[in-house]
Amino acid sequence: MANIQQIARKAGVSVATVSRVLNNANLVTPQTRSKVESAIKELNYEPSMLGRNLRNSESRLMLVLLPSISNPFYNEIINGIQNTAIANNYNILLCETDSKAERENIYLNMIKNKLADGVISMDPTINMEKLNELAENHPVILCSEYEEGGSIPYITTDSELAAYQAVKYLIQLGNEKIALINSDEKFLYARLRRAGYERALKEFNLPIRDQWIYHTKDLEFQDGVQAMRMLLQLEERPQAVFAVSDTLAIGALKALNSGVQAFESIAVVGFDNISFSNMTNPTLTTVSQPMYKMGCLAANMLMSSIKGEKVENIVLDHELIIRESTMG
Amino acid sequence: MANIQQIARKAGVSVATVSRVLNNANLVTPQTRSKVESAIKELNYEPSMLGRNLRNSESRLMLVLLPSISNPFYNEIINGIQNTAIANNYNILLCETDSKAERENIYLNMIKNKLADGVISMDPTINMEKLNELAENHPVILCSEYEEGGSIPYITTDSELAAYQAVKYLIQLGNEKIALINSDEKFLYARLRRAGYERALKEFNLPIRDQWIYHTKDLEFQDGVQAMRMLLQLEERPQAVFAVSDTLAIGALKALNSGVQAFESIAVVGFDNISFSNMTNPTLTTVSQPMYKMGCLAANMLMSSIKGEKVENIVLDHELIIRESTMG
DNA sequence: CTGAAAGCGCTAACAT
DNA sequence: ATGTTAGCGCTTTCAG
Repeated sequence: MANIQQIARKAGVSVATVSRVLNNANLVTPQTRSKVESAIKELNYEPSMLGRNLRNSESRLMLVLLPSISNPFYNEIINGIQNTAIANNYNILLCETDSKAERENIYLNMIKNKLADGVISMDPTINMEKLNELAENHPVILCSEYEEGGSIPYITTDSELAAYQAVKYLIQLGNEKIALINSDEKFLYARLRRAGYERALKEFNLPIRDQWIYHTKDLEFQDGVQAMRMLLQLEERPQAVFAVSDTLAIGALKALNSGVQAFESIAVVGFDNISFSNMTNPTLTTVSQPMYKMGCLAANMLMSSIKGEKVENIVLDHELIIRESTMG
Repeated sequence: MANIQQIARKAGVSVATVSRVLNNANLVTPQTRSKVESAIKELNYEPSMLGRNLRNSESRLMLVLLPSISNPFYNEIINGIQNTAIANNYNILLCETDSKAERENIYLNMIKNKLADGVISMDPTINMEKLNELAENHPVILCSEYEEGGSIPYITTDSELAAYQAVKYLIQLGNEKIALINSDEKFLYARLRRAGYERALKEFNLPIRDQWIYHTKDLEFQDGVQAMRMLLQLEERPQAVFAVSDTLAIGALKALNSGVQAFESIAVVGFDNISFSNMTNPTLTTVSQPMYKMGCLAANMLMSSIKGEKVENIVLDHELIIRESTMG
């Protein structure tokens, strides 16, 4: 592998000039430029990012933290981040924390170690104390999950409103007994979606029953299956279910399909509009967030932050996608 | 941000000693070590990977190329790669090519630029010519998709055999008219799975009908839906379907569910055992590959290759997982 | 417009 | 056991 010195020697110029050509500085004569360019071609030279990065003290890498890569909710967001990053000469380091503090530490250290220039966290389980500390000296953006009243810039959607609208839709369909399949309420989004659920019920003077609110351990399909099974065993069965994620909702559909059959149909609404939600039987009514856009904007926010600019929080719009699971 | 010099000064030692402490060289007295360690703590020092990487001329990053992050087939493989990488002080740069040559180039350049130490490619659409050229001077491993008779080390499973066994199973269930939903046969796995399909049919003297072999454009759910719709429109309908991926098979199930109803049931077998395959209605019979293990081993192969060791190809075992979609 | 030279932060001979 | 020093490959002042 040739280095910049060898190019300089071959082209009969100084390394500074080679560097200028490499970086498209416009203060190089066309002649010198072409001399350098042919030397580069001849020696098959590729500039080393290692040297450049040290010199510029940047890695042009952004860390993207998420709890699990297998949650399809994150796919489109990641796409958005990645495309935006690449367009700006950045790359992303996708990191799964598995919701483990140990992993999280490794990754956050990569920022301190200058292996990455900043971080976009989509991990609701992240230790906010540590993240806040990191954010004092390094660029950090929260995407989707955020901290109420915190100081780290975030981009998100209005979970409370979306949940409110979803449940209101179920009510307007004629349902009065509406269950909530929620995840752990240690997560902000879970608290917000519950709040939206309750707001809708209250508005229509419907009872909020503890037994209709089920908390799952995780966000896997299987958790949704289990939740629905429990709800079906109640003496007073709900007529409709709002699940705070599509994976849970799809699990609920599964339990409805296989566990019981041919009785009063139970409407189901999910949240996220993952691609599989359109492949289930019945297809799933769900809340869609502009995930790709969210990813793009999150990346932009991070790059601004890296440049030292101040960035504002963003709240994006959502949309209720009506499909078969609420069609009776 | 403190650097190694400041630590050295603060601790009253040389930078070399600090470096030794950092790298756990055991030729440092406990006393000096603790002096250094307290200086590190006091100044809140974190060693810069930028300097270390340049010095060691390594990035400790491995590139992982895949066509699309939203294909759930890759999830467990990536998990395996990532866990193995982290355990060995590596990190992974997950790169989606979107099957675009332009993207591919950017990523392969990252290797030449020393931004990554090697690459694991899982992208069937990759330009093998370029990859081979890269492999002459850089560590490259193929995972899942490989090149027959090529010189790049690979890890994979026996697609032909797996397909043969899956189709044989359908035959033994009493099916005689068996369709194949294949992807583009420019991909090796597609050719191999077709070969296995044909071998099984031939062995049982069953006809191979062109109209029962459908080629999809992509591997999305929607391609499977479309394929199944076509097959259902045939005068002579197949009794069973083997799809070369779960996403296609799930699309096929969808078409069976919604398009037609209450007639002779059509058995469906998929390939990959993605997590959704257990959530469909009916659940999907499919071929399971040890994806996590494949990822771990691929990472190990790459690390060996980076060390300059010779690595052998690996062919892992698969397994047919029987579920409801073939239960009549 | 181009070159000389310093230096980014670190590791590893080599010397003591 | 510890220190001195060169240098990884690059960019960027500063001179000319």
